[in-house]
Amino acid sequence: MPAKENREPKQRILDAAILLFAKKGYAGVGVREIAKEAHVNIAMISYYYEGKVGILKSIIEEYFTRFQLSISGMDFVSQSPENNVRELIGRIIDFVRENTSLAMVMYNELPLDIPEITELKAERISAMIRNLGGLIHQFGIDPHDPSKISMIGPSLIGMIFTNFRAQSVVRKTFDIEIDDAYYERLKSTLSTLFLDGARGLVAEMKKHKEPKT
Amino acid sequence: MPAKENREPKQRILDAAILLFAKKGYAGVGVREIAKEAHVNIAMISYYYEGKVGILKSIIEEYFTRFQLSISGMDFVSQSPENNVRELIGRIIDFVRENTSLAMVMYNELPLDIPEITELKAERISAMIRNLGGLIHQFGIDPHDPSKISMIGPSLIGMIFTNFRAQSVVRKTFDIEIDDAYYERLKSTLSTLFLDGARGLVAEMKKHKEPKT
Amino acid sequence: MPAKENREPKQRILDAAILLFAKKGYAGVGVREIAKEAHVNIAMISYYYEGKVGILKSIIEEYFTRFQLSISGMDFVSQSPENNVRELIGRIIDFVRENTSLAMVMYNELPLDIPEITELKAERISAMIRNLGGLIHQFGIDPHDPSKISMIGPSLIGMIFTNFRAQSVVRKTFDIEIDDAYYERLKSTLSTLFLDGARGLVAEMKKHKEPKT
Amino acid sequence: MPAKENREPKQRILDAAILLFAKKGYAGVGVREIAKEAHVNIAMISYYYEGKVGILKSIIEEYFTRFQLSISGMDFVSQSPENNVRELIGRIIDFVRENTSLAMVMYNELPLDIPEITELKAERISAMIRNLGGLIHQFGIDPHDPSKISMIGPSLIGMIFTNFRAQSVVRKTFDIEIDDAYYERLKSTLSTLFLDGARGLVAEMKKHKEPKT
DNA sequence: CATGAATGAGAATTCATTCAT
DNA sequence: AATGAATGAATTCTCATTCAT
Repeated sequence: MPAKENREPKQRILDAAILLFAKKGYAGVGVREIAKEAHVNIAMISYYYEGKVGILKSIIEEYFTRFQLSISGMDFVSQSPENNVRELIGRIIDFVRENTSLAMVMYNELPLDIPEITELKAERISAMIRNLGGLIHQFGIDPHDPSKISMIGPSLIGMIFTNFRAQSVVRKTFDIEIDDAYYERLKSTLSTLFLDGARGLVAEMKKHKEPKT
Repeated sequence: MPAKENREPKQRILDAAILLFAKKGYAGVGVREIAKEAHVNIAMISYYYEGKVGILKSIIEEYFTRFQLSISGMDFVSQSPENNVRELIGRIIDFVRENTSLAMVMYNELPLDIPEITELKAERISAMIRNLGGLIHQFGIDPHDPSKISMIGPSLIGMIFTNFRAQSVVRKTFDIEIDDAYYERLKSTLSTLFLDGARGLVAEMKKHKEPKT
Repeated sequence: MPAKENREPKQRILDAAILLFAKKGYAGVGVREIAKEAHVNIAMISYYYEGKVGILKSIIEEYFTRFQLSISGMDFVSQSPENNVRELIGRIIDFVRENTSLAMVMYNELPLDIPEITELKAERISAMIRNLGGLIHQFGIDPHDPSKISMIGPSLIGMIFTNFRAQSVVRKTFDIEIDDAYYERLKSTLSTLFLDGARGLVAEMKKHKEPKT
Repeated sequence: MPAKENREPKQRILDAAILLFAKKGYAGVGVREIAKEAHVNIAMISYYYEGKVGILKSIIEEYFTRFQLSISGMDFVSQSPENNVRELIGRIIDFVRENTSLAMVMYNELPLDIPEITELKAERISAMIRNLGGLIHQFGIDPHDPSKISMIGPSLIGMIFTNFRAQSVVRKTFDIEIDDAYYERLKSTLSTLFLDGARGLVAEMKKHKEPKT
């Protein structure tokens, strides 16, 4: 990573905003603070992003662009469903690890009602659901029964993000170091948790469907 | 529930604040908006809560009080670990269902840096972790190995809350109705997901510890 | 006139705004300047008028209200057309004299494109034209031939207002004192100018219609 | 007229400014808006005109230059006073018609207090009054009695300009088309209105001076 | 000539809070 | 207990201008 000062002002603004939004939330940060952190004149924010919401819009777009990139190129065909899920979870964790603030901003602001970005949010999320849809039901869950899928998706996302979210508390409470090894354990743990959990659900569903045998 | 107008002004303020904070986040809501929604004079907010953060403090305390109440009286001894976990998840889901906005405010604002409440948050959370600690390691996970426990807790919380958080998207995308039956399915699904997942983790841990047999 | 300080803050804001708008135009005056001149905190402007345009709206309404009041009660029936016109011009001049700044703001800002007040302007003006319509064509000008009426109205208004507008130049250039006597001369002069001019027009129109006699 | 794009940037700036100032007033228009309308880089405005007021100064000078040009070459000697007045009014109307925006800017901004141009305004106006002075008192009004002259000048100006100013209202209210014929009628109407009015004033003055005969 | 970036001052508005009543 | 007025600080954004290229 190059030193902050050496990067382009426009990028510095975005970086500073991501950091601050992640810490205090979009509404909790003022443009002055962003400008100061980015070592940039306040007016530059309107100049480059046409106002504070413009930054948020760029952040949202940046997030989804980077995320799609990070899970692109996965080969779902030649691999077993289990390997596919492990690979997917691993990639998401890698992605969030490398873009923690960005991901936290997204995860934190998504459910909030910020009028100017409601549409943009809706667009991007439904695009994402479509994208991941095929992937998930390949795992053996009936795609025509939304009752389970609609819960499994959020659960997986929640498992992953909340582990990042809780990092500061975890570090203090359990005296754990957040290093490479930690993330490998996280990948393995969440994968097993999710896979075995999902298997249990599939088994349950089968039992319900063929109770006589 | 009595009509809004009939309740005490102090409570009306809290209710309005919970609703608005859940929708727009703490920093995204002004006291004027709260006062308007609560049909109360602005000055009353300082009068009753000594300012905007005072409301947030009350909300946090309200949350933990109610939550402790809702999981109190659980009997962890006479029941099987599986039943305990199912009961716990059921109670949490019931609690969040009945206090959705309150719970969302907590879940959303907890990781954010709002100086005046940092301490309060820390206190309450560690108290909670202590409280749930016994419950979780009773399930068969070595309490002296924080590497798994530190991930399982957040995962469970994340699974549950993210399902509530994603409700509006779920409703639209999957055309599902959020009714009593939905919540029963949610309880059952998340319980199985978590239990079978956790069992998989325990099995994995045992395998690692006694690889020769 | 009571001392500025003794009046209500809301009225002081309006008075200050009228004065300043008359001098520098609506867009040329900032709310800070108004607040300072009115010896009032800046925030009071939004508090009382919901922003700068709110003041302008109030000014417009104030203008038309006062104007209608000042020409109400005129008796067009029992008097000769000439007397009616002299009376009307006299009243307008009296009105503008007593509300010079207010009238200048109106006259200056009316043709300008200030989006928020376009509608309001249109409403008030057409109401006014309807009001004066009957009065003017009573003077002997065919109300079904708009070609003259449409020019006579603006001409009269222009004559009167431009004399007020040019006062500072007139005072300097001609070394004239603007006192009671001046205004009486103004009434008499403009009345004669307009009446004899209008008579000339009527005569012309008749000649055109009956060229053979 | 050549297409906007083909003219020199400096002239494009002036044209755009005249148009915008006429619509929203000097203070209501930003240099950015002017630059955009003129399809010119913002910095060019400072480059060519040394800032926003520079444009206004150029506009004022442009106005008086063009106006003087348009009434130059009038022969006041060989013609009757009536013809002179008709000719003058005709020329002013032609001039304002051909330079409507420019004339409106002048008429609107003249009475406003814009510090940087106060002097310039004063100079040009007194030059103009001197210029027209001879013309007007030739009509039979005693040049040594300022009481009437000081009112007749502004009245004539006001009559003419207010008719242009009110055009948009007139068009809507009276359903009149603003075409060549309209302007010919305007010339004739205003000339008669002013001439017969002025004659009435002269008659009045004579009566007052020689009441005994 | 022409440009896009950059600046600091100032714009209007809203903020949470306080106070006299 | 409750209100409406009032405040000063802070909000976001736009202003006219300048400068290096």
